[in-house]
Amino acid sequence: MAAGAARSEMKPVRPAFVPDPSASREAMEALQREIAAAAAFADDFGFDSAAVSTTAATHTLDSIADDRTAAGPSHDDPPTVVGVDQAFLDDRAVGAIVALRGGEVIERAHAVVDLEFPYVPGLLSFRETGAILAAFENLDVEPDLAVFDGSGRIHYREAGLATHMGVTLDLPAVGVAKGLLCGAPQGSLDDLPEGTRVAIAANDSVETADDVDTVIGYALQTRQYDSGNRHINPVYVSAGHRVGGDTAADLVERLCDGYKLPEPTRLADSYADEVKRDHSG
DNA sequence: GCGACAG
DNA sequence: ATCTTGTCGC
Repeated sequence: MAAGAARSEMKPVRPAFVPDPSASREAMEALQREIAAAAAFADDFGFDSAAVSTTAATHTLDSIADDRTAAGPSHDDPPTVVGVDQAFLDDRAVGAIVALRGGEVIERAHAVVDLEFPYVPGLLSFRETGAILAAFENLDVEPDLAVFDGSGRIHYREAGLATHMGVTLDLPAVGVAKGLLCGAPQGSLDDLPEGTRVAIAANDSVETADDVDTVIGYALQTRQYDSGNRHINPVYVSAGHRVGGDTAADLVERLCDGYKLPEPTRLADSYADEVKRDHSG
């Protein structure tokens, strides 16, 4: 390796799971079943979820003293969380990633690739993954967690975008969607108070679920008006990979900073627009 | 047959 | 997702 070039470009750990937009629909669905089988819908990450936040950690005098006397490695660095989002221009897709550590943006990476597949509900990853994986290859930092714009386990074959990407990169991942793809909310979603979460159970449209009672995600009311006529809709949070459903909701809640969407997602969103503008002329 | 359907 | 001004209500 060249001196001074210590890049850690993130590449697929499971190349066989990289979506092939030219595959048949049957092959795509078969791949999704494999991915769901390989996915871990339980916590398996090496950071403290309580250290995830939108603001820089406040160091107490005690913790500073602890740091100085601790024998082991310092755990000062908050987890690195990346927000991933997409935008489109003509027949090209923009993949945008913003990396945050303790509320600070530490890196941004993007890629622009030609679109090869249309939007088909349930097959979103076959449309958007090319740009996302290309953007990850341009990312230097090693993320601890990725927040994707779309579903994870809330999917017909429990293999939504967040799950597909998480498994392919073997990266802890959660999905945050603005709409519900499938599943049955276990309660009313109308005008919920801020902080409320309603479980989304599998239903007949979730082909891979054994029980119809399996919780595949949550409707999470990340923000709500205190009063008035209008109200805000919840977001739909689900496990992507190596994160359990309730932990996914906890993490998303911690990552929201007064807005409906988590901060990494909002920043990736505006970064994608920025890239899009630069590629328009 | 009809409706539903992440981005 | 995207095309887009003003507008209603926090």
